[in-house]
Amino acid sequence: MLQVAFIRQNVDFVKERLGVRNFADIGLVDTVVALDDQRRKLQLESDTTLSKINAASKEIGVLMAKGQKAEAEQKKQEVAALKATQAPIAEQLAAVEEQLNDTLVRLPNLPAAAVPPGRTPEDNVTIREGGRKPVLPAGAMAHWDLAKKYNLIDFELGNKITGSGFPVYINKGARLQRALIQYFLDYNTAAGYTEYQPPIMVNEASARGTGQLPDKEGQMYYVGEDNLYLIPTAEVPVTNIFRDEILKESQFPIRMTAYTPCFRREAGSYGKDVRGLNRLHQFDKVEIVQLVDPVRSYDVLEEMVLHVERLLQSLDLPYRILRLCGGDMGFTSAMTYDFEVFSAAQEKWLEVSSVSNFESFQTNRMKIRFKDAGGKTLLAHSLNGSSLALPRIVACLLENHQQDGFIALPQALHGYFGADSIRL
RNA sequence: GGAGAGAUGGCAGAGCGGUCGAUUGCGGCGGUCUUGAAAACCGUUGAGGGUAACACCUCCGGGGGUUCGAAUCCCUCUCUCUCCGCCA
Repeated sequence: MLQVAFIRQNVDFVKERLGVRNFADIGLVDTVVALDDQRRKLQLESDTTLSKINAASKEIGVLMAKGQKAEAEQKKQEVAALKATQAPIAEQLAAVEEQLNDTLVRLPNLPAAAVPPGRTPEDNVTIREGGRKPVLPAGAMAHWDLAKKYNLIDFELGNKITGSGFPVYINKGARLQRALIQYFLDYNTAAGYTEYQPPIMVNEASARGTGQLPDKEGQMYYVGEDNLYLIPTAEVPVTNIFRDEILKESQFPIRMTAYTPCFRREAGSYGKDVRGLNRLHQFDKVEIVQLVDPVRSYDVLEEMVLHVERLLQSLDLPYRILRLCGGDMGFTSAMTYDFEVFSAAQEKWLEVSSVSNFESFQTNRMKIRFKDAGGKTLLAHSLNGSSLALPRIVACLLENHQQDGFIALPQALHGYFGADSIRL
């Protein structure tokens, strides 16, 4: 969440930036300032009274020690009176603090200066494209038909076992999943990311830390019995590794990668976009996360973009990189690049990675800080990206590399999958 | 799941009703000494709110209570450890 002190000092700027993402409730900014004014006033009142209570209590101790009982009793009366005035102030203060916090968490992150204005995905800006679109053989199929033809993925079986959006991978389909996960992890660790295998359920504090709560409450699977959430992305457990920690500057940059299954309820999704692997309730993803010095975070963002781009290039898939417009960015992001690969048989672009700088939006919630050279405690910046999400990569690998009677996997995967193609 | 013990500053570990935000050791930082380093010695070293800066307030796992006063007593939740049970 945004820092109150920053909002107070930059009210107009904050409103202007929120406008870039077409945030509807800009009035919340004034609410925050008003609530914080109240908070300060009540805090001061409360502190002053508490100070008097503390002083009097100490005197009572001294008087008791001297055996001056009557005087001590007198003081007790005073304290009782002070406490009577303190109680309602404390109550109001707690209420105002809660309101302030509830308001703060409803404010999304401020888009960075380079974020293009706009409302819809059409307003996103294409930064560059790469790879080449293949010429498909006659009778080319969409990936769901290929998956059936080569017996790679059984969607109906998933329906039976669990429900729609939970596919079952079989034979070479399963092997391809495993190969991709291993390839992606190796690629990331070779670039200096430390591999983690985190829990795939998190508690409420972790879900709040990265901003899934309260913004995306209904999008996570929730296990009520134990009050835990199935993670929608490894970003949640991995970023929370450093929650409530004060780092040393020398620890930067902290680079982490993790493979996890991801669970998303996708409430409200429907239509042909959910066909095949396009949108699932459970899918596999390898994530990269960085915690960095604020002055470096935008350089790091570009590094991460290049990192993901090279990975896509190695898979020999046509891709494009978009800078998201204000209206299409996620709640917690200050700047996001989306990577899309071209699904040749469906003839459309599918998002396979999203790389974002959250600046201090997440770290402020998680209290991930560091000491700078001057000994000052500052918030770190957090970034993350998919490197990569599997299902749509698989969809494009199958579609784009299909040949007459077989599917030729790119060279990069041979060491992981085996050099043989997928064939009948 | 049952029984018991525990949770204190980066770490270890005192404190068990009154100048305790907290003894001490280690670690960190600064200094003296040294050609330099080590050792030794001296000093310093939690976080948040608040202030121009002080003052002042809050925090000893989370929440609640008792008391003029709680790290210290009581209740509750979470977690850790030991024993028993169960078990991939």
